[in-house]
Amino acid sequence: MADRNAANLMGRGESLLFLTDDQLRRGIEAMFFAYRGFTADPDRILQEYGYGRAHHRAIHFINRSPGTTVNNLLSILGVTKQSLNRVLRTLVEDGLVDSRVGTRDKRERHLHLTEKGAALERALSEAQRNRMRDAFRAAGPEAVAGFRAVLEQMMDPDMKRHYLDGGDGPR
Amino acid sequence: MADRNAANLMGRGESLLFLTDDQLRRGIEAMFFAYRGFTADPDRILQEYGYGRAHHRAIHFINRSPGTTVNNLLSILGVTKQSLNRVLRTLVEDGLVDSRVGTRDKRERHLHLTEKGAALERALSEAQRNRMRDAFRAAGPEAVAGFRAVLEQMMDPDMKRHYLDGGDGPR
DNA sequence: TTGGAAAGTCAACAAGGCTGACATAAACTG
DNA sequence: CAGTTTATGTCAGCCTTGTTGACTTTCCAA
Repeated sequence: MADRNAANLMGRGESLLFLTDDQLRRGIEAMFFAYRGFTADPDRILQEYGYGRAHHRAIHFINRSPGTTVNNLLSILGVTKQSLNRVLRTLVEDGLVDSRVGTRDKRERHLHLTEKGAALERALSEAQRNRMRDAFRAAGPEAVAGFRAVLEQMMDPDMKRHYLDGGDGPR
Repeated sequence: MADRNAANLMGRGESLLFLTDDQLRRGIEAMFFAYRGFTADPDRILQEYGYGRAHHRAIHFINRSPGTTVNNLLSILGVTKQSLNRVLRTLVEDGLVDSRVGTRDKRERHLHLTEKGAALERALSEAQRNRMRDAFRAAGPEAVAGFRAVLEQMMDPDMKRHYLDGGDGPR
C-alpha cells in the first residue's frame, strides 16, 4: 500500500506538498461519501412530495435569483432545456413556480417561487443548512475556510463564475 | 440580503461560530459546483467506453478492496443489489471484472479487476487525482486539512465508517 | 433434515439525463 | 421590410441507473 508519488512541488508559496496517490484517493472518497450525506436529508423530504434532485436544484436557484430566466438556469445547471423544461413544467403545474413573460424581452420567462414553492424551499434548505452548520461547527472556522478554498479550486472555471456570482458582493 | 441568524455557538472549543443562512448557502453551492467538477473528467472518459458513473463507482471500490463481495459493495454504494448487479454484469461481460464464486461460502462472489479493468481504473483515477492534486496544491496544506475535516463531519455515520475503513491504518 | 435467512439473478417499471426535429414569438439586422 | 437569430417550449425516442417483486442456490441452525 501507500505508493509514493514523485513529481509533487509547489504549495501556494508556503510549503511543498507531497501528495501520494493514496492521500488523493482519500480525498476522492471523502467527496463521494460526503456528497451522499449532503443530499440525504433533502432527498428524504423530496420523496414525500414525489420530486427528485432535479426539482431541488431548480427550486434552489430560482430562490437564489428570483426572476431568473430559463436560459440562465440552464447555464447554471448544465442540463439540456428539454430536461429542465420537464422539471419546470411539473413545478409550474403544481403551483410551486410562477413563470412570467418578460416585460422588456417578451421571449424570456422570469421564474419565481410561489408561497407554496418557497415553503418547500425552506424545508429543503433548512435540512441542508442544519447538516452544513453542524459540520462547520464540529470542524471549526479554519477548517471551513479550507473546505471552501479546496472546493473552489475543484470547480470548472465556468461553474466557479456562477459560484462567485451568487455571493453578496466580492469574496 | 445577508439575513442574520442567531443561535450560533460553539467552535471546537476554539471560537464561537456565527453562521448566517447566507454563509451556509454558499457552502451548499460550493458542494454542488465542486462535485460537478470532481466528476467531470471521469465522466468524459466513461462516455468513450459507454459507461456511466455507476460503473466508475463499482470499479473504484473493487480496486480499493480486491476480492470484495457484492454484499460489501452494496453497503458501501448504498444502492439496491439489483441496480448494482446490472452494472456488475456488464463489467463482467466486457471482461473488466472477474467474479469468482466464494470458496468458503459459495453464495458469495468475490470481485477482482482484470488487467483490462485495472487499466480503465488507472485512467479514471488518474484524471480525478490530477484535479484533486491541483486543487490541493492551489489551496495549500492547511486548507486540505480543513477540507477533509468538514467533509468527514458531513458524512452519515455509516458512510463515515466505510470512509475510515478504507485508509491505511488509523487517521 | 428441514425451514428460514442470505447472496445473487432476472424482469419490469420510473426518473431524469440525452439527442434531434420542429414550432412560435420576439428581437435584431441589413 | 425581409430574413436571421434568439428564447422558449414540445414531441418522440433512447440510455443509465435507480426502484420493487419474484425466484434460485446455498448455508446454517433448530
